[in-house]
Amino acid sequence: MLVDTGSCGRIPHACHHGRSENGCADCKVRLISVCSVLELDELEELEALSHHLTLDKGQALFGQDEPAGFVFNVIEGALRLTRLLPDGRRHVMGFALPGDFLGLALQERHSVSAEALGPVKTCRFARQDFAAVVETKPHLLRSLHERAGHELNLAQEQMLLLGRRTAEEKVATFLLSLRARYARAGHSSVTVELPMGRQDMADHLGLTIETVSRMLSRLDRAHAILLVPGGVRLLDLPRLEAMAAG
Amino acid sequence: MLVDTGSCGRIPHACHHGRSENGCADCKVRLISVCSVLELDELEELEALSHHLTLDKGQALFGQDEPAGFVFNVIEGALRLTRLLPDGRRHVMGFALPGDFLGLALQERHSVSAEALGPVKTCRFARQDFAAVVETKPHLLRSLHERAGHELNLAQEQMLLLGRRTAEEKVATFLLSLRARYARAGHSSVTVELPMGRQDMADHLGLTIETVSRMLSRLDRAHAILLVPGGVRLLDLPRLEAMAAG
DNA sequence: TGCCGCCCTTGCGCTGGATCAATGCACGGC
DNA sequence: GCCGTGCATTGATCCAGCGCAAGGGCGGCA
Repeated sequence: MLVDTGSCGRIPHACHHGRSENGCADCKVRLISVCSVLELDELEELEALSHHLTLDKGQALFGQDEPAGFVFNVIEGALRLTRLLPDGRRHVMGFALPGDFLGLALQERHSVSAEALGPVKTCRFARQDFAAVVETKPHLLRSLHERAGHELNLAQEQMLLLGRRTAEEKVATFLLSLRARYARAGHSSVTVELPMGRQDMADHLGLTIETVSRMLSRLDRAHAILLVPGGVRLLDLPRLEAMAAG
Repeated sequence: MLVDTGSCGRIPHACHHGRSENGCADCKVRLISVCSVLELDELEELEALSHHLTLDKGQALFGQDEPAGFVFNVIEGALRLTRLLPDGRRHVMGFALPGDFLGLALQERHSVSAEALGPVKTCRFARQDFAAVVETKPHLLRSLHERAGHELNLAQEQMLLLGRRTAEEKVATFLLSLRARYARAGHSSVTVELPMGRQDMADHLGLTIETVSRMLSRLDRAHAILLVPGGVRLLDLPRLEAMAAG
């Protein structure tokens, strides 16, 4: 068994005996996570500080503005990263997928909350421990920094999208970028799984749930996509790309 | 004279003799720039690689997707950071003010273009040179990374703003955040200078120039602000903050 | 001093997406 | 099998912000 199942803590829980049989070396996401820049001996060092942690659908990994006691590698599943406005309006900053690192900036507090969209497996480190390791390994810091730069790029794309694109363009762009992310993680297919609900997409794209639904229906009717349970099949990539390009 | 004025290159230009008389040690923005984490001897090392560079209003410091040959500290003035959509729609990602570092992520290409909103003074480094120094100074990399984390936070705020706020909230939030930035740079006042035009604000907030103008007029009529040439006086901070809070 | 060009402001009608409301549909519990 | 609950779709109406067009103010320049 890969992870413990509840004998040693509250939910969400983590146990010292919760690691892969062969440890980080055969970790599913090693080659696409920050760990990819580490040598085997370094990996062992980090492994000694790590615990696996699983969440069920809907559980929160951490909350916005909460002290960041831990940082995480996502191993399996997807999470929703949200920010709240004082009055309750919500924005979904993005979705974390396997290989993503949560707590990239190593800041004292989490700037978003993270909730599981389905069953999730993560690899958890105490932030202090992780930061201490980073201090001794400049190449790990470089790797984090590169990822931060990448995140910044994505954030800029998203700002452009939110500020200057129409509802249809937003939805088309979202589907394509999700496909691209799955592809980078080795899951290449024209059928894109949508682990999040319509409301999450809406809150990610600055739209309402009704508009997202209408746009998906419209794309379906136009045979650009095919709506399937739990996801979408992208039928006419060139057309979608034309929409996304604007 | 602090900088050269055109005897040694095309515009924009940089000259080896363009440094402050006493070098980085008495640099106006030293304490608020990335350089604040450096010791005096390190500062000298960096200074040897630096050149001052000035721009006039409207000149571009670099363009989107251009190879990032250089990175910059902004010393004086303000720049507009923009991204273009293939069809010409524009989004202003933000504005760079004194103390800001351009090229934070040390990536191979600039993800935005940077244009001077008025006379600008910068401190320029060849990216390779700067990256080489960073390699030898982990605390400098840490400082860059912290700034990247801060940028990421700002980007998230902006996404929330673009996706979920009304025109009035956007404008109020923008004015307050600009004030806060000036304050952090030591320029605290209820009169906020607006070095950018209405179109730039509009493209930053995901609005049209007309809507920005209308909202400013409305706030003025409501005595929440007072429009003055080249800027705005914030008359009713509590009210503005209430609007910004949503 | 007067003209020109640039930006900003304002009015007005239009529209994309929001809002409100009803219905459909899958899944779990009993 | 039947109902309840939560999510998705669809339709009808509304309205915030857009697009267009007409002024207005101001600085530069001859």
